[in-house]
Amino acid sequence: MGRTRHDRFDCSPGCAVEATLSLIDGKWKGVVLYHLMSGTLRFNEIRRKLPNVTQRMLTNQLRELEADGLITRTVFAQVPPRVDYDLSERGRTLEPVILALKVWGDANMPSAGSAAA
Amino acid sequence: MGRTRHDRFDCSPGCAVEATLSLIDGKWKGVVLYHLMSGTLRFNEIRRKLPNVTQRMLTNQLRELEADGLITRTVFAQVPPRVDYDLSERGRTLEPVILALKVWGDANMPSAGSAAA
DNA sequence: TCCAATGGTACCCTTTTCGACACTATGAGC
DNA sequence: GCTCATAGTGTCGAAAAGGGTACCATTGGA
Repeated sequence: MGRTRHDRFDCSPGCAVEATLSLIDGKWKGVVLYHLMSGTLRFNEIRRKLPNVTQRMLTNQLRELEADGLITRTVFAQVPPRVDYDLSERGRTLEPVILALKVWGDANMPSAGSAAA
Repeated sequence: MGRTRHDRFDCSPGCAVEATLSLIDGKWKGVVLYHLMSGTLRFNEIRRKLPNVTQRMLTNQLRELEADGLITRTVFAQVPPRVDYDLSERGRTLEPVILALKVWGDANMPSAGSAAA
């Protein structure tokens, strides 16, 4: 059944590439990680940066990123509810990866031009 | 319907990350690109480097990579059939990305340790 | 004629991914 | 009581992704 997230990748050279990809390849994950690189964001702040994401999808992807140890989710005891998301220490080590992806996309993909974050 | 490959990514900053990911996130693509970084490989050579890939899946992913302009497929007029695969010029620009993914996987994913290619 | 090597293709199935839509919970303020 | 803001959750369906299995085509050599 496909490339299950967290498959063991003890097969052959190069599998580390697939292992890393399995953590970041869900829709919206890459761009979420990119935005979190610049600091803490609340749920709705992330959501407003992604024009077409549904609440449901965003919640799910954030939960997976958290489960994989790439981001941290801080719940505040307040009303209205407040939840902050940050890159974890581990997530921060992904910055070269995310930046490499962005640099390549900016240079090579039509319509992927980026404006100021 | 999911993140269709080649979606226009003219929405917001950071979309370039997703755009790039959409090209390389099919199962086996990352590791195929990694192996092609070291030079031309024939279909069966690639296949033997990936212990659990089916012929069908490998063919499909190679065809997609070719369609996206990341690899070149050279057919030789001979029997038995011979088809060589290489990174395209465009594909070569992805090397920093693939290497970043591999470096991160090697350092951070259990069981993703790599041996000599 | 049969077998081998190579690189496929056809048909079908299962699972996963993603999104639409509706609904929920909390306290604060009016 | 009602509305608001925030961050969700539940249910379902469509499409995509991935894979299994069988079969195919070609020439060369035994």
